[in-house]
Amino acid sequence: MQKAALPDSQAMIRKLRSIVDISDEDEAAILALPITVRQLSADQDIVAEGERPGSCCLVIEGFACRYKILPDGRRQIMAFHIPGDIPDLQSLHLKVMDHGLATTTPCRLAFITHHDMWGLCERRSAIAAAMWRETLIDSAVGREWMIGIGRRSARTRTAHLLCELFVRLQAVGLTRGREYDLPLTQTELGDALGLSVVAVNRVLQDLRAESIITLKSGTVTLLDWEALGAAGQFDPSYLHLKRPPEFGT
Amino acid sequence: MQKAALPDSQAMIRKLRSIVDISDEDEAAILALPITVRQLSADQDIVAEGERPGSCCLVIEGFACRYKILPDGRRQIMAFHIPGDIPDLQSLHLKVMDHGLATTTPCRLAFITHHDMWGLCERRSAIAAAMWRETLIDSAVGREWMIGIGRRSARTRTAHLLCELFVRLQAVGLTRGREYDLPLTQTELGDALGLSVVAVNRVLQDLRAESIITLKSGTVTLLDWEALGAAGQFDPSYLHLKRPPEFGT
DNA sequence: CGAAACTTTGAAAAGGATCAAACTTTGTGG
DNA sequence: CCACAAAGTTTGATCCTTTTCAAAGTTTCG
Repeated sequence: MQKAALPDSQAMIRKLRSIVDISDEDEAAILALPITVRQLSADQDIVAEGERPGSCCLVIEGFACRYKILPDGRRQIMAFHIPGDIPDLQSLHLKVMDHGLATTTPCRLAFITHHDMWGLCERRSAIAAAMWRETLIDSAVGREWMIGIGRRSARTRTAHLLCELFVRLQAVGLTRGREYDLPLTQTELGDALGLSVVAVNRVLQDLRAESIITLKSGTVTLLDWEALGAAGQFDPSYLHLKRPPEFGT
Repeated sequence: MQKAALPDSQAMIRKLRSIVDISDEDEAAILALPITVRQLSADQDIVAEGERPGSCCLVIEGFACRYKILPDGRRQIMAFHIPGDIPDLQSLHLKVMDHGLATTTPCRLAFITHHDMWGLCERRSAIAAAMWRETLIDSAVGREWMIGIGRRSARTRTAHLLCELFVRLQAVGLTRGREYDLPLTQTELGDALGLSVVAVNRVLQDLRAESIITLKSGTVTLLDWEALGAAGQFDPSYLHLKRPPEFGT
């Protein structure tokens, strides 16, 4: 157990600031939380379905995902989590995990015990509200994915996801201009989009051929934001950000 | 504005009790809430996408749904809400609705202002926790739908939904043995399942032909719970009920 | 009783899934 | 730093579940 190194809890603060106003006292209370930092390699379970975790985990660095395995072995990824997210905040209220949480890339994670989390929420109701709000935004993102999977074409869904990740990463300062790291294989994208690898691959080919994006060795560049947004029917309001996303020229 | 008639707020209490323990003081606090009861006919918007509601609504009687309309006019239903549910509890934290809420059948709804809701949550932290928990279960249900839409066949999804509704309705006492009212058209089921009406119709035909269910004039009977659960790969744990569902013989 | 809303059926088309195999990139150990 | 194996991407061809379109039955309800 160690005290938060500044750059570590900083991630959570930056994230919370992107969705809600945080006072200095609240910030101090967060920084004072005892956390345990753990480094995991890629494709490790953070919490498995059926477990009863005793702490919540904050993603400091890396990508994680929420998933469920079907009886036939196929997988559905239900969310991607980026630095600043607390993917299992829900375990504070729902004791048994109804899905798994895993790293997608090597990750640095900060664990905060439920006990400390409860204490923080009681002492600082603004933080409790912010966290509740965070879980609600998480659902909103899930609903948007549901619409995509249920009603949008392979192309539209894929474009939508690329837009969403750009905006979310930008909100926590992880984009470079119109470019960002997308450390996901096409199989993982497919599992998230409800598509086969082949389908994902073909859509990406098309988007590249139309000079809408560039994607190689894990880096995406949005060459034509307008076109990508249109292709993905993307409207960021469901992300409930405090300030609208920006797209430099 | 009127005081809660007993049978009205009772719905919320029964629902909360099904997912969490409620003390007598908590119950009294809920019953003391000022509510406005409104009766809506079928297919009316309760709140539209883009609105900023000033109150939350509790479903007392009838079915409601959460939906979004796509640019091409198609609709995706993202949740069904039954008596006891508070479908827009999230508006307490997310000011602008990112989706619409509509009645599916005639509904009797109780509106509680955000102001009163906040007051209740502040005075009674157990209720605040129960409500947060309720929104989390709502997300869990959404995730399960996502899995269905993304990875399960038309047949499996449909069967899953029939199981889910049975269990949820049973938890609030709205089933009669292995039978319940399903006041939804096949088009609505399709919009929820991400299927065309035709596909829904064919699945229902099959389930009937195999004597797994009976469905006519809005009443479903689960003739063979085992078979339906298997067909739908149904495991109720994601509903996080306090007590497991029961299936009489 | 009749119109409107639903359900049902048939036939054809399409979007993706699946299968298989070649090609590239990445990361590791020698 | 190279060589290789493993992982990931790409391409082609075929199959299949669902969608779409169309039209005929049925209910429901005013």
